[in-house]
This record gives sequence, C-alpha cells and structure tokens, in this order.
Amino acid sequence: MPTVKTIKPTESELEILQVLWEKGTASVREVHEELLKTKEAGYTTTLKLMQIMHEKGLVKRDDSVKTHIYQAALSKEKTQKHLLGKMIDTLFGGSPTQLVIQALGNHKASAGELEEIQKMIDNLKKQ
Amino acid sequence: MPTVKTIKPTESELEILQVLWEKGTASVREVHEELLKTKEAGYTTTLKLMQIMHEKGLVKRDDSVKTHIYQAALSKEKTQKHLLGKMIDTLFGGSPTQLVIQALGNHKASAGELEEIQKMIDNLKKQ
DNA sequence: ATAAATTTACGATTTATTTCGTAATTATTC
DNA sequence: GAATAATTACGAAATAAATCGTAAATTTAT
Repeated sequence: MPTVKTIKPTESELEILQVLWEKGTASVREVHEELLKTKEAGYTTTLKLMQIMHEKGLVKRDDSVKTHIYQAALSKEKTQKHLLGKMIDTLFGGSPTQLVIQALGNHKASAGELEEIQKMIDNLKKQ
Repeated sequence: MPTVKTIKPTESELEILQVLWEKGTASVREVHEELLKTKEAGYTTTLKLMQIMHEKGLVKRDDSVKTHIYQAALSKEKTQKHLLGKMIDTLFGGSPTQLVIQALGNHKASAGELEEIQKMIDNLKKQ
C-alpha cells in the first residue's frame, strides 16, 4: 500500500483517479468514456496509463475476469490532504490560513457554504 | 507577459519562483545557495533551469551586468490564485468550500488566524 | 599582465510522462 | 467453429523535465 510519501500522481493520473473515486469501480472502457467528455485521447492511451498506475500501486484491479475492473488504491481524502499540504508548503509559505484566504477571496462561495465554514471555525476555536 | 493560461511552472520552477518572490531580485548563485538549504543540486542545473524559465517568460533578467540578476515575471498572488483554481477543479470537484474545509481540518491554524478568516467571511456575507 | 575564480552558454544525457500502433488473447455472434 | 468484436499486452516513439559536464567569457586577485 502506498505510503503518504509515495503519493505523487501526475496530471493524467489524477484525472483517472477522479473518475474512479466517483464511480467506485470501473473498467478501462468506462474510465475512457468519461475522460472523453473533457479531453481527446485514444483508448490504448487510457489503458496504458491505468496499467502503469497499477504497477505504481495507485490503483487496484480485479483481473480474474476478462474485462479488468479497477479501483483507486488511495482515498480521495488522503490524496486531497497530501496535495493540499504540499501546496501550502510550496506556494503559501506553510500557512494554511493564507491559502484559505486566497481561496475564499478569489473563488465564490455561497452563503450556505460560508455558514458551513463558519461553524467549522467555531468548533476549532473551542478546542 | 504571460497570460493566465500560460502559468504552468514545474515543481523545480516553483521552488525557484519562491526564492525570487522572497528576495525580489537575485543572481543564480543566490537562488542556488537558497535551494541548497533544502535539496541537492548542481550549480549549472539551477542556472539552466533559470535560463529556461527566462525563455518561457517566467522570469525577467537584467543581463547588462556580468552577473545576471533575475526576478519573477509573475506575481505570487496571481500564481497562487491560478494554481489554487486548478486544484479546486481537479481535486475538489470545483468546490472552494471543500478545499477550505480540508485545509482547516488538517492543517492547524492559530486562534488569531481563525479570527482573521472569520472576519473575512463576515465581510463576504455582507456583500 | 597573468593566474585564479566566477559566471554564462551550450549541448548532451537521463529520467519521467504521454501517446499510440500492432499483435495476441479472449469473448461474442452468426 | 469461423468470423467479428472487445480487451489486454507490449514495445516504441514523442514530448517534457531535470541534470550536469565542458568550454568560453568576464571579472577579480596577485
């Protein structure tokens, strides 16, 4: 199982992980169809990427059946956490607050979402 | 001048940009010394990277003097905004709120910082 | 002015990533 | 069971990124 130090999916690999996280499990064909909605790519390209991801341990697969079924080996949350941490370090001088401020300032959130964040902060302050 | 679509520094390039943002202007030697604090690298490697960044328009330089002086061509804020937006799209399903929640949940912020964020949210809600 | 040191230029190599063609295998249809 | 279709395996090419050695140019020190 990949440790946290090992998490370093490339751009393309992240696209595939997104699909797998959404679907839970999927064949190459299913992933490929999904990717086609947003980008150009040949079927064997997607296949090869997923095979490489399997070698790297980024995905698990059931190859006991003819059409292999894939599934992400890393949870979405763990991956988010890791990549976010990396970005905080490399781009926000280690300050999560700076990142949050940028995120809220530049990317619109609804009133309801702001409430949600507010509640979370209230909880954090209590601790 | 690089448009927003053009912003795609690699990992190594980001490290160099970090140093330049911090120092304002710097020679290759100065950047290199700074990088050495956190990683192994040969001097000419840093030099070459910065030359390539210059070709790409990621940095500006004054080569009217013997020791060229470099400076970031992109503001830290613009770069942060852009890369954050990309991460929100590719990893948080387009929801800045999800990102904020993850960031606050996993990466400790001080009471003062939480206050700061709270004030910002209050302002956003008024609009 | 010569030698030593610093810096840039340049090219080459290595490694990683992405892409895809073709062949082999397995399943499905007629 | 032969033909068709779908899938996997494999290798190779194309592109991008990172690394570094060597030579040339310039500056500094002796």
